Amino acid sequence: MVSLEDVAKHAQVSTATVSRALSRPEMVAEATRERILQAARELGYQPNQLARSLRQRSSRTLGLIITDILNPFHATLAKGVQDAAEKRDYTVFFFNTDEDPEKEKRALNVLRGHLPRGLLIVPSPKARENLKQVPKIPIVELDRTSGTPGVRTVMVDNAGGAKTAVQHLIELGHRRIGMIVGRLDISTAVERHQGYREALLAAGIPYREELVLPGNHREEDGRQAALALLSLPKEERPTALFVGNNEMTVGAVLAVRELGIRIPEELSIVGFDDSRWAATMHPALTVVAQPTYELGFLACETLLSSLSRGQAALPTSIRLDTTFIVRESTAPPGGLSKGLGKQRRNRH
Amino acid sequence: MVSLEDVAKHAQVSTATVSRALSRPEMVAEATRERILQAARELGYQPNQLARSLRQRSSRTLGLIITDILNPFHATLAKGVQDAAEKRDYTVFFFNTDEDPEKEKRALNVLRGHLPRGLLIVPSPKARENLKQVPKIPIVELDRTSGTPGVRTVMVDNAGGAKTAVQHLIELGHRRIGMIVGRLDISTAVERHQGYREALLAAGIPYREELVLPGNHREEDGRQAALALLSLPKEERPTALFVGNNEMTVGAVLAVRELGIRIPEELSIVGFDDSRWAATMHPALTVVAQPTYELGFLACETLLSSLSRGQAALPTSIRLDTTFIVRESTAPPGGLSKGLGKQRRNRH
DNA sequence: GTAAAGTCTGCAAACGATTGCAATATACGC
DNA sequence: GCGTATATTGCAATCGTTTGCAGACTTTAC
Repeated sequence: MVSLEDVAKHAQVSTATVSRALSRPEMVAEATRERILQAARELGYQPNQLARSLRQRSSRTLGLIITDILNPFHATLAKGVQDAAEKRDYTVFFFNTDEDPEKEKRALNVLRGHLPRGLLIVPSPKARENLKQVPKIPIVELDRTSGTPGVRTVMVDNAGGAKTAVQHLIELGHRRIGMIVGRLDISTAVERHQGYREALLAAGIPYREELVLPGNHREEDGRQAALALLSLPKEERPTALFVGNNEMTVGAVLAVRELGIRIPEELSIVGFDDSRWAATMHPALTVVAQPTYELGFLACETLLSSLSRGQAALPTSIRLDTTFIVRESTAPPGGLSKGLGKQRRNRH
Repeated sequence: MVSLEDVAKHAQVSTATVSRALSRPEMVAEATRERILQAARELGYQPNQLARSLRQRSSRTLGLIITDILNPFHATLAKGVQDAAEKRDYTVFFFNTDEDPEKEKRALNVLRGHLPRGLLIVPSPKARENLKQVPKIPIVELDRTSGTPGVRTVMVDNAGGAKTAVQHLIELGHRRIGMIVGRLDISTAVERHQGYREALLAAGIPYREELVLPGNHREEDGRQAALALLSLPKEERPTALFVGNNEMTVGAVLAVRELGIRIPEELSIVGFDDSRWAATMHPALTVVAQPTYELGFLACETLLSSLSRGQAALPTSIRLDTTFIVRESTAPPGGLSKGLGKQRRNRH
């Protein structure tokens, strides 16, 4: 490894001057600088980030913790973050927790040792506790919130998105609308559930507990929940299903197929979060789409600009709108399918 | 940040002893060690990895460079790598190149500054050149190879997998089999193309250049290529399509739908690489499945064990078998669909 | 021509860990 | 009881940067 000192010798100056030539060019004379840059180039010098960060007591890195990289939603989130970070010359340390608080804890500890300048996290259910261990670096929570005081959040309007979806079902004439909700110790699930209730309330439809089933956000959970809901006696059985995340929606659709129930003639389905799968399956799925990439990108920019004081501080908490996309999986209870491709933008 | 020195003061010993108590416990007297560990716990001490790595001139980190995190194949690869690394207490620095050699170059440079102990890379087309810049750390290429001498590779048997797929089509009676091949400066595409040719050759079917179209691995490329192939005059038009990667397969299927061509009655399709989409679309897609997670996991283990000399050195180059999964998207040229769910394991 | 101001450069001390070597204390052998 | 081996501990150098301070030299002002 070629070091500052090697470059210094080669250019016949001190290491201090080399350092300055590289990071504060205006402090060194034109001629000297040229000579130094030349030498650095010749030797293929690459600064040692470890030494630099050690000395400066902070590194140009960020931590990113997500819960499931195999979920395209999270992969997209990660790409948004990475792109935003790269644009500002930050490197991101990337961890995957599989929703496991223990893994999250380990990730946080490892991260600490690398002195990241900030942290982006999709918090696990126990994040609030885990985050206490972390020294006070700027944190942005994305997609959901752990409720930790003082951290910024970047999320979508979950309640609004859910409400629109359920309203759509109600307008089509559905009265028995089931929901597969997700874990109620995760804020997104709570908020989507809230939206579901609001829509029912607004339409004067009583909330029925037995139509709302929790799930652990995995495909298999969605499948089980859908099987349970759809094996209720005919008059109790929901005529429409609202599913709280993309993976569970896949499971629900598979369950429906297993049971030989036709979509949308016998059952309408709306999912939360769009995906290629949802758009191209048959019948194409009506969904509440999220600006996923933007969510990640914006979260990272928020963090970054809260680091450099020069920038005007962005708001503490950001909510992005969802987009409701009507496709082919929803129709009136007994009836005909509606036209496709209609989009509606939510406000909150 | 609480440092070794803080712990040392608190436990009334020197920093040297604290360091040893933590990393070489057997060198420190029982009682002293206890006292130190206690102090460390009380203060919430977390070692500064930067300082440690600087001193040891190497860090417990790996670099991972993939080309497209949004592609589930690559996301799965990354998860395999991460899991393997975590098991051995390594942290991975993660980069995404979007197949862009410039981004790859930048990633490599950033990586250098962090002194990773090894590098895992899905090489971009220009990787061979970029890798020259990198000091000689152990490198494992995964999924494809750049041809750089001296690096290990972990890949699947692309030629064998492709050959099986095309043989299957031939057995069904197809004679005009098109291929959407991918970029020929990427080894996987070359090998899959090779397998395609071999299968034709073995069956005495002449290779027809006009039935083989390149694509840039994206969905849209697959769509364009399929549109081109399928708008050939009736007698020239392929009756079956073999598509070289998952994203292009999606595009091809969408193109087929646009044209109103029925699968498999009017056109058989086989894709390389399985996915949820392929398994659940209608009709379910016949594919050459890859052991993706294992590919990543194994690549990382290979790298790690080449680092610790104690381990028996694993072979330089690993090939994993693909699995051919017959589903519903293939049938005889004019005819009836075959049974589904049949699997066949390849050998090479 | 001299003092003051300004430019450029180098010295040396950090940052927080690891580690070769030496010092001290203790145990052991005879 | 003395010499030697062994077990613990501390000293201080080191990794590759950055940066406060001071010195050397040049320019400017009067």
